[in-house]
Amino acid sequence: MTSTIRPLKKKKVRQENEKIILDAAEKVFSEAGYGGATMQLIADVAGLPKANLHYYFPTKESLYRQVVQNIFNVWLVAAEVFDSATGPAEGLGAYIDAKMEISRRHPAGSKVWASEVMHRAPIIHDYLETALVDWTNDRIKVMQGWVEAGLMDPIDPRHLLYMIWATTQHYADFNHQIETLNHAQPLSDKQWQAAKRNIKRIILKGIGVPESELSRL
Amino acid sequence: MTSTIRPLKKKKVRQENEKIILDAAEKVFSEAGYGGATMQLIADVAGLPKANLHYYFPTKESLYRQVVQNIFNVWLVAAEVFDSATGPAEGLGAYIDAKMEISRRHPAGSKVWASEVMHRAPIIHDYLETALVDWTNDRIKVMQGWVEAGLMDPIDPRHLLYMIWATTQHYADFNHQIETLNHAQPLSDKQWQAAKRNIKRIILKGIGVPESELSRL
DNA sequence: GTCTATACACTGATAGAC
DNA sequence: GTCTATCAGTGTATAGAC
Repeated sequence: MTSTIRPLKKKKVRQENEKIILDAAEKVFSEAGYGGATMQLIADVAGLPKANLHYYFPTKESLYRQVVQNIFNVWLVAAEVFDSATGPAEGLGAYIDAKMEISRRHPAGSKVWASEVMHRAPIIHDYLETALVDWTNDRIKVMQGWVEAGLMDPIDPRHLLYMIWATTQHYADFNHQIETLNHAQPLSDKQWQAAKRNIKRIILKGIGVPESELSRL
Repeated sequence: MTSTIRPLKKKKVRQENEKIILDAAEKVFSEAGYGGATMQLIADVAGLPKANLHYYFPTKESLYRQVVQNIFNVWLVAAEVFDSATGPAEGLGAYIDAKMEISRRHPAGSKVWASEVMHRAPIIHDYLETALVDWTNDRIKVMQGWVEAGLMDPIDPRHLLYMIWATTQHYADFNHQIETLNHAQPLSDKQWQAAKRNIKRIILKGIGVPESELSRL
């Protein structure tokens, strides 16, 4: 009896503790960078002894790697709205909304990702070369199709994609600068809505979506 | 005699060594982050003993602060093209070109700045609150004037500015990702030109600059 | 102004009692 | 699975000879 229950119990404890540690690690890594973060500080934030971290994650690097992989998955899931669209106004509009929502809800994750890429992705280099390259090439083909169908101007989809990534993630990665320029206040609900509306309008109009489709942003 | 020459000589030595150290520090800080960078590594890159660094810059933080301040000055100088313009096509076009050129020539500086802001600007917090706030508010007024003169659509200049910052700096801060998506190659001259053209076209058309003015980008 | 040697604090990681 | 005690290595910074 106990032999069938105990393992489940133990697995649940492990799952919960890993979640607590990963949340604390994401926060600390985003605030201090990889080199500036210490296992001691992550342990304090998680409310656990430092040795426990090494029990669940053998090394600092393995813990960090898990944090980055989790963030990568959030990006991928959010990108699914891109696919079920019939054209740029719908597809890119929904994609921008989804990415802005992530920037608002998970700025720490976005910062860890940005920091990792800025330092030439020493830990998740393989992810960039496989998953990201494949995903990007697929979306570029979709946008190329929209160009050929006359749904948008003949611009280079690659630079459009970079612009969307850069702008949406800027609201997470540079949130401190944005708050400083907003009278030291976080953006309100209305300001986030305005940000989304302005971004979508400029980009969609900029690639040739007719004004009639812009009114319902 | 010697009393008037010696001091000049010494000052020149100091100036040269500080320049060597600052260049090495910018490179190391951008690649490893503040916490990940070590005085030993900076000394190795500069080709000097570690103790010499502490002679010219008493602490690691003082050296870092100087690096960030230097970058800030580069931004400010580059922004001057914004001012002598008569409208958005000319002013924003030149500003985007200038910022893209910085991203191309000084990616390390842009990365140090990004990293500093991402970590809530612990070192140059005062700069954000004074110089950056003032500069930003001035440019917003200029753009607001363009809106009222009917030279561009009634969009919020603040979000337009963030979009320009985000997109142009993305080509520096995320250059590793961009290179990975470019068959592991740095962007060529032609690709940089194409990037500038695409960005300027999308943004300027997006804010309502007539097609007739876009053709000469 | 330069450089070697070193002080002192803190880091990631582990051993071993519970 | 938890936690205290501790080790070996490395970091910033400095003292002092040259």
